[in-house]
Amino acid sequence: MEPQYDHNKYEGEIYNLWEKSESFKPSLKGEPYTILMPPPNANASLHAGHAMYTVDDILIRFKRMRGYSTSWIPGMDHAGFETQFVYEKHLAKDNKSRMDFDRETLYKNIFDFVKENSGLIYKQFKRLGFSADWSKSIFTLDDNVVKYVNKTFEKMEKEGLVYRDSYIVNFCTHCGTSLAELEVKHVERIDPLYYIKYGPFVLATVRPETKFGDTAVAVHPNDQRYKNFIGKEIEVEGLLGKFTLKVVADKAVDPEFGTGVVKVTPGHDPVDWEIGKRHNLEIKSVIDLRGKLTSLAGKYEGLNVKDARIKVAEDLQKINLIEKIDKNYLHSVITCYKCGRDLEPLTVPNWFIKVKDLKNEVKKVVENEKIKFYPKRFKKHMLAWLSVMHDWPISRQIVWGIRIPVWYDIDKNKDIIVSFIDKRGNKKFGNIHDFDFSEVEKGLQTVRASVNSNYIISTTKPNGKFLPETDTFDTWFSSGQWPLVVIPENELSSRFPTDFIGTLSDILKFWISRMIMFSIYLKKDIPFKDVYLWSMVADSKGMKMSKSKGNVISPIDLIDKYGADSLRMSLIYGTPAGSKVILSDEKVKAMRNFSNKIWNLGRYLQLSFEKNKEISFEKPKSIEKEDEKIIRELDTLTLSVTKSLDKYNLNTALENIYEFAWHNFADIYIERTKERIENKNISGLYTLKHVYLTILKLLHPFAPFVTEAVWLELRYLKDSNKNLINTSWPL
RNA sequence: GACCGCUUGGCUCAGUUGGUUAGAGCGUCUCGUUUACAUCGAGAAGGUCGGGGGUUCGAAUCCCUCAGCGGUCACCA
Repeated sequence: MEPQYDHNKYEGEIYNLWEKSESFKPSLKGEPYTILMPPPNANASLHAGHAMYTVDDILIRFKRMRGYSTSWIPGMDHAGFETQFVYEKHLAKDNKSRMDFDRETLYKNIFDFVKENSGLIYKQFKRLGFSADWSKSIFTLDDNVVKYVNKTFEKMEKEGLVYRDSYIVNFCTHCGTSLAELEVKHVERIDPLYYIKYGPFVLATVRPETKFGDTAVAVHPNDQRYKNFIGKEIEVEGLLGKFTLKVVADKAVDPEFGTGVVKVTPGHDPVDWEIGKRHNLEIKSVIDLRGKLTSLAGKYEGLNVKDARIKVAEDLQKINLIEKIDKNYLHSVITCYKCGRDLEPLTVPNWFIKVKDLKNEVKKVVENEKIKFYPKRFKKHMLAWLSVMHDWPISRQIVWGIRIPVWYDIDKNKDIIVSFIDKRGNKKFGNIHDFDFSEVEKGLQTVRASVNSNYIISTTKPNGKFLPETDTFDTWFSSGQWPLVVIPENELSSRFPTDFIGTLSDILKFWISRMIMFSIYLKKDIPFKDVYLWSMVADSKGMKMSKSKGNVISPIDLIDKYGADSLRMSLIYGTPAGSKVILSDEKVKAMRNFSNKIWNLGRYLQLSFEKNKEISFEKPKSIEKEDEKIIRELDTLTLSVTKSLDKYNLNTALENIYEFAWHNFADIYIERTKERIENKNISGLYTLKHVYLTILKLLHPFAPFVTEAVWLELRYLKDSNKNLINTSWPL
């Protein structure tokens, strides 16, 4: 053995050994123990956060050694919007965008792009030593997953859990598409702020042209000035004559801003939309998908937004309804990342899931701890989120995902707005009935059918003039069904519910809650028993790692430099569940030193036994006091490590092993018995071997490579010829 | 603004149901060893456990309060 542990020499070789011996596949004997791997993005490459999957690997290795039939099931997610966004950046290099392609072509291109870039992350997982059953991996766009997800939608629709309603999105009236928060560019700008007379009130707005869509005015519930108006109707004089509006009280109103009174325009402002939801207000669309005012604007119909704003303001001034104009109002507006124009918050038709009954079932299992959270405080988080969870809009106006399996008969629906690439390659946008059907069908990009449209559910195209729904499911709609699609059919009865799932707290509500919801709905059972919150990986200053901050540390670099074991241990040592890990070079280095310590203890053992080849290493009849003591301490350690791992206190377990191996065993016991070992003391030699091999077993889940490496080197000393990964836990 | 959490030696954090001299890693200092390991060993310095108040025989640990920090959500018409 070399004087220093060289991880580069062993890691690859050892991983191959494990894979070749099929050690990651569940054993035939033993109680099932199952962990689902949260599917990483198919085209992702490893970042520091993924390294926290180490927690799962430690548990699966621990349970494997304890004799369970372990299965850690991996998979990959198509990651809807995020992937499409990445792909678009790629397109932008050639000066193109998604608007240049019809739907089908775009989908195919992204598919190829993802295929080309996928698989990398599994290679990187293997560098970390992850012992997942790779042969079970599935992708969220695999045929059987798509089939399953569609079936769920169909079932929900049949049972009245699906409905159509409008939903407010950021829409680019130039590009003819809605944009996700990621694509939106916030720009600071100075615009006039108009103080408009509104019946008994004066209120401030930058958007007078949307006043035709006002369906209420709102004040803060505690605002003394307007207390007497709350709940009453007020009469307002406007450009199109007099009308009445209700006064509602809502916490969203800032009494300090302007006059403390706001007009509520649910159809064209996200905040107002929320207020509208809370107070059951009517939604009036005064701006259409092309950015022009609708018939609700009376004589202003047909004007585009910018012109309308100027005209409306002028006309209001003429009839003395504007009190004053603040010309230096600095605010932030949202613009299209692509064309730079202002985005219009608009309501577009969407598909919704009624969650009330579904979420109550989730609440129950969380409340009575059929599903437990580690650490416990996340139970509260989950319950808090569940109580405010509203109906779930599941449509996404993107291509990359599972298309909602719905078709519209164009003869039965008068107002279907389509965008498509025509036969000359030009982008067109308008009502289907103004175009040639087959041309639209060929170059189809998007279909927007109004909320009350007639539709049928089908995964294949029906006969006749049908256009498909072009929205796709929210990624969480499919990944929420992950536990139900990823476990092989023949193992469902034994492996569902699964035992453990690890995740980051930021997707607790998106993902964990939905998985519970779908499992109870579809299988009448919980999907997993324990939810463990990984810690967030931060840089040495405690800042969350992100590309935009430029403080990203590549786990692979750290592995190259210090070894996988060192990285793994530095993520666990000193880090309880659900906290923050400071990942710094120094810490990984400290763990590298520990790996080397383990290696050298093995080396000492080897040298000692080489000098004493003639002696039997079996347990002698009498054990000396000093030896008895360390063995007793070892037994205590074994017990406490086992307990800690059972309770998911991985940090405590590792810290105890570290402390014992280094400061009890190496520093004290070995130093004191060196003379006895020199003198071929049988009790000492046996104890040395016994304690060391036990430490290797205890440490193996945390540092699989170095422990396996020494185990191999000490082949002739072992009590079994199994690899360390397959030996049994020393308890 | 709402909710949750945090505040322990220079830095990063442990500290289980309140119980003897409050721990670790990194860093600092002194000394040592060079046939297990310098990716080492021995030792040392360094904390009135954020401030104040309370409960208790006893509080880093429970309660109240103030201050600071962080996270999540909601917002800036």
